Amino acid sequence: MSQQPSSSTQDEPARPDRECCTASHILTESELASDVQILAALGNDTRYEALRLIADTEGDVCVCELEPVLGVSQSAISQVLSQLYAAGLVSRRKDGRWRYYAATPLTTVILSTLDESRGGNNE
Amino acid sequence: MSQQPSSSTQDEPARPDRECCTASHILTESELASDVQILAALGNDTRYEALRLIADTEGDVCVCELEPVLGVSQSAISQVLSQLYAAGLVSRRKDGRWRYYAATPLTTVILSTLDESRGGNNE
DNA sequence: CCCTAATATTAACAACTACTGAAATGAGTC
DNA sequence: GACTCATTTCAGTAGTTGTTAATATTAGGG
Repeated sequence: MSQQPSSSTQDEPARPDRECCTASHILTESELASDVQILAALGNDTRYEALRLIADTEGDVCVCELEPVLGVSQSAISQVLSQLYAAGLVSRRKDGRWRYYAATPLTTVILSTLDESRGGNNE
Repeated sequence: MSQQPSSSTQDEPARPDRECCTASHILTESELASDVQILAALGNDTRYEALRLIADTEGDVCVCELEPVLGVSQSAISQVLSQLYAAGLVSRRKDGRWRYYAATPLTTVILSTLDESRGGNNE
């Protein structure tokens, strides 16, 4: 390790936000894990593009509609959608032979956050 | 491939949001790549925890402060911070031997979005 | 200057991930 | 019930990623 530069080198508290032993975790373990799962699911070209497609579509989308656009095998798309589903980013509904996927509110809110920060205010 | 189930199987448009050949990409290639970089940077335990620490701290944080909390080597932390920096999630400032990292507005907005959707409205 | 401390860089490697192709499941249709 | 189509599951694999240990860089202090 190493000695701290400005604060808490010796004994005085100096940083009110770190006074006790809390030090870090405002989030619980499981909240953290869930956030990371969501973000990791989003952090991949194929999955992100698939999600954008689903979110941009009025109503819901079936797997077969994604196949020509994403340019990976149907099997890959199925796996991609399962991951998005596991992360709570899409809902799914079965109708006969088809399965329809739709964006959840969580997806909507995350994607619009990204769109907004692109538009204007980020550094 | 396969035949479409509900719409556009034959000839009628049926889906107004897909009428032309646009089909998908509202985002440019580079916007998409940048989004994925941001999200991929966030989608990892160590990086996400580091970013939470930085964002939760008033003022900025030096590398040495993160080391004991994150429980990985100093080298790993340096790399983690570089990735967060490359994604535009933290800013950095050099002061003598130390380097201080701080959350960018982008980070603030993404983290609060996640916090808010946890709190209330998502399914 | 040389020493030490803080951080960055490099190289190597184990662990994980994103695909593919093949087989399995589930649901309509003849 | 056999056939076909949409989707999922499984197994294998190439490629990527996260981590470490070692080394390099940068900066302050004797």
